[in-house]
Amino acid sequence: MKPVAALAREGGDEAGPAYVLEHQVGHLLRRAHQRHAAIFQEMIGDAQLTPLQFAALVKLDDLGEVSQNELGRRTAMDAATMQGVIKRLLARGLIDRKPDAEDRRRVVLSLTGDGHRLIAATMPNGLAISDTTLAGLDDTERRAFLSLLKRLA
Amino acid sequence: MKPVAALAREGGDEAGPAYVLEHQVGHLLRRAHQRHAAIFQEMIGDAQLTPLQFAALVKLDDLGEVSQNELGRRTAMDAATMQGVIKRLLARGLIDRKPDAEDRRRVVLSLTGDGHRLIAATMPNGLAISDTTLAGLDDTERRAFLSLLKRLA
DNA sequence: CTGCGGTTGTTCGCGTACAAACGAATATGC
DNA sequence: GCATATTCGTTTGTACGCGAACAACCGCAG
Repeated sequence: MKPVAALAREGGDEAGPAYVLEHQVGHLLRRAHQRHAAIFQEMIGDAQLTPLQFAALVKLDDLGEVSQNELGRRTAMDAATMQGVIKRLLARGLIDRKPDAEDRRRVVLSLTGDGHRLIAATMPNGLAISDTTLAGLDDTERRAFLSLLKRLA
Repeated sequence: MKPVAALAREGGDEAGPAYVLEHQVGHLLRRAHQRHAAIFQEMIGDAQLTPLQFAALVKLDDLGEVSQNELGRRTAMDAATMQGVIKRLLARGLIDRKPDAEDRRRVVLSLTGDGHRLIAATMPNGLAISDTTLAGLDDTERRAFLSLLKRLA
């Protein structure tokens, strides 16, 4: 069996292209992520809601009250990225912000009624989106893929 | 065996969280892509070179001369995204731009000497980056993962 | 040869994504 | 008790990523 590195290079033997873009993990991850984003936008059922905003709402629904940085860690978002996401969710009245009593640096976030309602309404779509993204694979393949992907993430 | 959909929900039976962020393909793809980007930045050997810029240079090296839109299609980039990438590569003197003789809408792109040299110097790093990204998996797993990922991309 | 659909490149606006630097506040070491 | 380190939230700057709209241009049907 040829080593995996040879697959990345491909070509007759040693000549030919040394680096085939289409075989690189990074490129494939990027394209798969792009495709997922497109599916998300089409199926989430709220034109304004983005994947990151949805992730933040889901985690907030799950945790109840958290600080901004904590929410960022739970959703794998940079603190600077959080800024923008939080700002837009606040503007739509989906979340609340209040200072923490014990730690004056902190800001406590929580869902508003509208936030709860939106999450309840869109969560089934979230599951459908994951399903559609994996549409090309059967159950065994999905399991294998997700398991390997988790180890890379 | 439990259906895959149940994995996405998890929890005792039907109660519990209906949507577990950490099990969703989209979230995992995003995190894997993030990690790859970090590895790329650290290992590519040129602080200014980004994954998309590298991809554009590789394809240009491969194809010789192409129009801007054509290069975009080959690298899975939006025409609007191409704008920025091309602009930065031009500013660094890595590529050339000249009008097409036959079709006056088109602009023909090609590598400069500096572009060729940079690609030659960084291509080995590109392969090392792919290798490091897949570091957690053995050869069989890598093969399986890449094969499944291609079907999703 | 003319009109009309499609392509090419461009700009604008919005939303990620992260490094870097900052002031304010808390935690830790001594 | 006080200096040092760390954390929290914020801003700035750069780079993707795409929808939408646009002018210029090509090709083809009628």
